[in-house]
Amino acid sequence: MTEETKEPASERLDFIRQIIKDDLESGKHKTTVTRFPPEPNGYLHIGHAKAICLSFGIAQENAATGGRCHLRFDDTNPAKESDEYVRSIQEDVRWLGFDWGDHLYFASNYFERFYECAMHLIETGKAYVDFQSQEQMRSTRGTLTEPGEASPYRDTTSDENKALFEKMRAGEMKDGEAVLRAKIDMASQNLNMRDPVIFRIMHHTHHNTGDTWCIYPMYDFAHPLEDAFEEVTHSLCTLEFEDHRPLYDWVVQNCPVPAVPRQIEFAKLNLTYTLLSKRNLLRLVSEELVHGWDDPRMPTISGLRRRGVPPEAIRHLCHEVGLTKFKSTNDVTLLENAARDLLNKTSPRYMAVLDPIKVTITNWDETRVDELEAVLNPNDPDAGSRKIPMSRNLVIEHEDFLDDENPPKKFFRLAPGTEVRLRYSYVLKCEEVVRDEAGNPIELLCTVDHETLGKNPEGRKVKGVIHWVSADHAVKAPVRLYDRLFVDENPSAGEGDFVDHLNADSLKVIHALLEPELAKAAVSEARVQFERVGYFVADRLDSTPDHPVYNRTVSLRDSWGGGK
RNA sequence: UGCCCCGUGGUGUAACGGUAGCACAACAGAUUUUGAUUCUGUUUGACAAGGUUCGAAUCCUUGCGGGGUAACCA
Repeated sequence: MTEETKEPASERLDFIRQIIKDDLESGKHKTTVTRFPPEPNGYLHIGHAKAICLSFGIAQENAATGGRCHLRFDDTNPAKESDEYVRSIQEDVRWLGFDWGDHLYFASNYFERFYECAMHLIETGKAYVDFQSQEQMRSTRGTLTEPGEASPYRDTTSDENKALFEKMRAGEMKDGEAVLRAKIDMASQNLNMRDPVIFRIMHHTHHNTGDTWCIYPMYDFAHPLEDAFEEVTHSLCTLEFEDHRPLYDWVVQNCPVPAVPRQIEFAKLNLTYTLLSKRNLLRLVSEELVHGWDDPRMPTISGLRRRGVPPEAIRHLCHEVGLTKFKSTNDVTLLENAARDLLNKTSPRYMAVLDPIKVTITNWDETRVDELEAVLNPNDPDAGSRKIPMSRNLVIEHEDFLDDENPPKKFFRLAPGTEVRLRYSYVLKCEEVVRDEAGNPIELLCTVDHETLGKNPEGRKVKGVIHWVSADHAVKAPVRLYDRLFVDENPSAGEGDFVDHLNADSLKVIHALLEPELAKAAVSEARVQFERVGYFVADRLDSTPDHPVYNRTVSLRDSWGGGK
């Protein structure tokens, strides 16, 4: 799908791609098989996008040798998982631009095989049924500096263990009554190796297998087996699993599996002003601090989508941030910039006035309406143009008018007595300010220089350009102005609750006046630029050309300090 | 406190023992019917101390700093 451009051969590889390259060159593997293994217990967010771009990206890069990436749902804990999440995850991965072909898997489809592997461990004396309570197990696990003590059930014979494990499966025991533990080393300096639990009893309906099982495998047992069953070659995960790798390898070595996958860890994505933990995102949704998982303020894939961020921009960001084992925090402006960059190249431009003030052109005939020609995208000649109606009655942006007879030198917009260019139209001069009783300007009486359409005025320079809409033709539409959800760079730092760091102004709904063509363009997910304001997207659920609703994706860069 | 991982400008990320480069940010200028875009330029960096070496960001040692780790979560 990506057309391979002639890279200057020295395209540098990140440490994971280097390992893969070495494995291919040494003949250890003929191709590479990766996987993206989400638990269906929440929506995907931009942090997952990094993992998706990595694992699916590697598969694409190795397509010539049959490289592939599996989408596998790691659904081993029925208490937290649901089909809603299974559905949304698939939609999000596809939207991001990736394809798993026939390789869609569920851990729950391996339940019988997990059971067989557990039986194998029991038969080889490497697993036992433990009846200690959770508290007892915790207290006998030892501490960071002291070894643990053996369970009194550690030396049960393998025949007895087999019978007990069968009883567990048969539903003859209650939740928590017993667990199956791997028999490894209670004195290991790696606490994960101190006889970890590998199966627990949970009488809970599973979204996929219903009530056929009442015992479920733990991640540390299931995950390496899933990878091995699918003959994954490189199992890429985040740093917090580093300490689990010895256990991962132990499981692979001690169970009958067809392949030996290798786990490699990398640092997950962090962004300033952004929360990226499923638990906290779930809280935002369930406490209704936002309007659902796809609220455009959410860092979820579906939220970013609704916000108008193109998938290409997300992929670009994931490439930009690099891949290391260093736990870093990237600036959100990187994401905003990735969106701006792409949108600048692709978005048609229109005019909309968000906060209008009335302008009457006193030297323009009451009945005269001109159709002005305006290009849709100055960066894309093929985009064509649109027509904009111009009449005697206009609106301009309130902040483009400065109520001061002597505006500062660097102010290029409209003020009493000054001139400004109406974009795609004439040069406008403010002749008089009409005020309400409190003295606030409510209308500007202006004139245009009829000689200035498409050309500069003679003998003077007009530096400023402002956007405008014909009041007689404008379409009123709700526009949602989104801003960062949090005011703190690191919302989860410190003692307090992250909720205390929410930005009270993260959403402002206003009613803007759109040029007619902008209303017509408001089909679901159409991405446009409001000239001089920002990039917007027609809301994918709420917008139609008859009832336009626009969401602000990101504002334009504004290097003028004197603005708002 | 044990074990594991990580330390390169403001933020990230390269250089696989040989001139510390790139992106973003910041700043300055040019162009501009978007104060956008585009273009040009500038500023800013090796956690510390030892060692190996003709030569160390890179290899070794120690220290310092940050993170992870003691669910029947993933």
